[in-house]
Amino acid sequence: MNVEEIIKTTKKIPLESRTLIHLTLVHNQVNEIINNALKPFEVSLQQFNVLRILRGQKGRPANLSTLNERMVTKMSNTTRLVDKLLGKGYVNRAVCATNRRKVEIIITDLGKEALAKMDKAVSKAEKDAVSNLSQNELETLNTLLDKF
Amino acid sequence: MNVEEIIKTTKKIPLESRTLIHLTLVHNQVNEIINNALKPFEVSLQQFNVLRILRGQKGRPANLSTLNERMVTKMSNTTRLVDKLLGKGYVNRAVCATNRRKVEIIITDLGKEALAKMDKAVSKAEKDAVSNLSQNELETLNTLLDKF
DNA sequence: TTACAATATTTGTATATACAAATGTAAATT
DNA sequence: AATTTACATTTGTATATACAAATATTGTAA
Repeated sequence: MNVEEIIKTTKKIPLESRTLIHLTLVHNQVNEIINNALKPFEVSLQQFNVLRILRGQKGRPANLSTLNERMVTKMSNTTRLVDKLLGKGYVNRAVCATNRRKVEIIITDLGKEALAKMDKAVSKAEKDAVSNLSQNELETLNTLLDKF
Repeated sequence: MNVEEIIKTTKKIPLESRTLIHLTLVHNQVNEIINNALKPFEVSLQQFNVLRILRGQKGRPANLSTLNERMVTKMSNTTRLVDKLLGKGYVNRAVCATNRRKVEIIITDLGKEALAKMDKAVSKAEKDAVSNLSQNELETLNTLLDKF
């Protein structure tokens, strides 16, 4: 990826700015790859992540604030995200018996089946997205990202 | 930044996935910093970038496709983004005399003044965002991001 | 027990973005 | 010149997101 070529500039960009632009460009590229992988399943990346979190609960329900806490990109509106999954029959929603303020969300069998298919597509896409980096380079990248 | 802590998981995440999650988390964090810096000026990051591109034109007008080409995050709708800047008096828009399909956009003096202020705030925010990385580390990070 | 604060979620509203279709203009082909 | 194709932008529509306010429930303290 050539930053200057992509944004069509010949000017010298300060290292700090260039790094941040670079980060955005890579993020956009990765996102496009993952989104394309999810497109056939008609779920957004956020919805996919929520399904994965719910599966990780192994039967135990999750409430909205737990979901939000565990999401990679925190959202202000988990309610409406769950609405979408509900509409697809991928999750069930029920008021918590012991604390009626809470809402308990669990993944359905249909959701699990769909998720299994998505998983394959996404993990392939993830490998594609980083295919030009060696294990060592990935390790180094993680170490550098840790510093943020 | 600790990935596992942020998304509250104790599971071992595959290196490829972890890198991509990491990238998203860092991107989100950086974006928040820059957006906060721009908040007092009531422009989005996209609007700020368009203003910078226009200033870089040094008087020459830019049309919408040129703008879109040079933006860090390409948008499907540059028209409405420019509408916003027009509403703030930061740009002028006119139909191109030689090719009436094209629209010529230039930054106004008011736009330049506002941009000068934003620039200071943003470059401070950019330095903040990468303050934990040395010049050397930034170089290495750029090299690794180039591989995507 | 009433009043107040804290928690969890939902709803309203404004803005942003993605994608497709529509519009207007220019260039190329017959 | 008329028709087709390509180009540049705009508009419509659906969905996504950010943020604040509203609602409902629970816990706590006077």
